[in-house]
Amino acid sequence: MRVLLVEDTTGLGEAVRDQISEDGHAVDWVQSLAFADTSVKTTTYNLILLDLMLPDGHGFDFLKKLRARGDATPVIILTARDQVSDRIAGLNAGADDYLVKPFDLSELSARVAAVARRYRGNPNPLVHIGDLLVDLGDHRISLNGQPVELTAREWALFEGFLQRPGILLSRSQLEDRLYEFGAEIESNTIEVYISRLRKKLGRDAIVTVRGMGYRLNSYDH
Amino acid sequence: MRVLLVEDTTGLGEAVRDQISEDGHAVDWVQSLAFADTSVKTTTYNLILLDLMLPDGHGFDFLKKLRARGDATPVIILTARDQVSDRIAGLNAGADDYLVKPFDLSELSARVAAVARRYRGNPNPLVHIGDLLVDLGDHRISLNGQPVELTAREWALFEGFLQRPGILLSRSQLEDRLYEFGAEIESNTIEVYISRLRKKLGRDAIVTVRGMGYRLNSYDH
DNA sequence: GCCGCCCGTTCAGGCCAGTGTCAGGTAAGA
DNA sequence: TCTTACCTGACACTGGCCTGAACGGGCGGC
Repeated sequence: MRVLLVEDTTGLGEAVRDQISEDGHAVDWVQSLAFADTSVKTTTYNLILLDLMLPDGHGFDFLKKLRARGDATPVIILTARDQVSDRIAGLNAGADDYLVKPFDLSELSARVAAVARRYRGNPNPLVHIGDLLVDLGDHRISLNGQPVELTAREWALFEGFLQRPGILLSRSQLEDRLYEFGAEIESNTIEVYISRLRKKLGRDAIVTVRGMGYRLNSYDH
Repeated sequence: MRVLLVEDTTGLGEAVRDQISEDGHAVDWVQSLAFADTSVKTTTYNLILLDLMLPDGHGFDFLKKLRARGDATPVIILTARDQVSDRIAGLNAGADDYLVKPFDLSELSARVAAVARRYRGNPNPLVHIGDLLVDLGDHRISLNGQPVELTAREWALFEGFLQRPGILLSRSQLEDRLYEFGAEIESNTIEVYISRLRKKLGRDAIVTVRGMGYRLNSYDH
C-alpha cells in the first residue's frame, strides 16, 4: 500500500513513518496541508493518515476538499483531542477512522492493516488529469469536484485517452473504439462526441491536432 | 527494460547494477552527470536511477533539465538523506519515486518492477536530435523544453529527416512525402515548408545543401 | 400497446487554421 | 560583377473542424 502521512510533529511523524514502513507499506510524509494537496494530486494513495492541527490550516479543510473532489481514499485522523464532538465532526467530514494521541504503534498497525484488508484486491485506480479526477474502476469522473455523467459511447472514447495523458489518437483509432475494428464511417460522429465531451469535461480538456487527431490535455485548464 | 544508473559510489553502483541486471533489465552505469547527459541524448531509457550527490553537480539539476526538455522517462532517486523536504523537492523536480539509502535490494527490485509494470505497453520512442526531443508516436516535438506544434504537412516533411539524422534529402524526395508519388510541382512549396520548419525548430535545424537538397542538423544549434 | 425519454447518429451552416502561390529580397558561386 | 538558387512575408482559398438541431431506435413505465 501507498500511504500519505500528514503530520507536522517530528518525533511522532518519524515513529509512524517507520512503523508503517516496517509493516511493508510505502510512506510519503508531508508536514503541511499545502504539500499534502500537491501529493494527492500527483500520486494515488491507498490511505491517508491525517493530523488535524497543522501549521497552515485544519485537517478538516483538507479532508472536505478531498471529498468534494470526489476522492474516496480512506482517511484515518490522528489527533490529540478526544472530544466526542471532534470525532463526529471528523466522520462527518468524511474520515474513515480515528486514532487519539497518544496511541500505541501496534494499534496504528492494526488500523492500517484493517484498511489494507478492506481495500486489498481492487482499490479502484484514481487518475488525476488536470482538473479531472477519473475512477477507472466504475467509470466515474468529476470535474473540480462536480460529478460528470458520461454515456457509454462518450466513455468509450474518453477511455482511449486515459492510457497515457497527452497521447495522440487518430480519428481511425477513435473509431475503432466505438465500432467494429476497421469499420468505415463517413459521418462526423467522432467530431460530435468530441464536442460533447468538451462540453462536459471542459472546453480545453481535449485538444485538436489538425489533420492528425486529438489528444487529452493533461494540464489544468 | 533499459535502465540508466547514475551513481558514483563504486560498491553501491555494482550492487545495484547486478541486481537490476539479474532482474532481467539492461543496465548502463555512469558515474557523473556529464556522462548521464550524453547517455540520455544518445539512448532512450525506460527508467533512470539517479543518485543526488555526484562529483560534477546535484542530481536535481539533471532531473530538472531532463523534464524541461520534455523527457518523461521515469526517474527513481537514490539518496542517503531522508529529509522530507528533499523528497518533496525531488518529486517536485519530476521524480517518480524515491529510495533512501541504505535500501534493501529486494525493495529496489520491487520499485523497478513497479515502474516496469506502470510503463509497459506504451513506451513511445523518444528521439533526441540536437536540441530537439521528438516523440514519434504522438507526433510531439519540444525544442529546449518548449513544445512545438507542427501542422500535418510540416510533420510529414520533418518525419522524412528523422529516418536518419544527417541524411540528405533531395527536393523530389521531399515532394514525394507531401504528394502522390511522382507528382510534379513547380512552385517553391518545399522551400516554404523548410522555412516554416526552421522558424519553429530553430534556424539551424535544417541545413541547405545548395543544388542538392536539405538535411537535418543533428548537432546542437 | 402507447408514450416519453435518452442515446446514438446524421445533417447543415459557419468559422478559421492550413495550404499553396507569388513577389521581392538575400546569399552563394563563378 | 552577374547569375542562379534559395528564403520568407503576405495573402486568398479551401477543406477540416465545430456544434446546434433534428431524426430515429430502444427501452422502461404505465
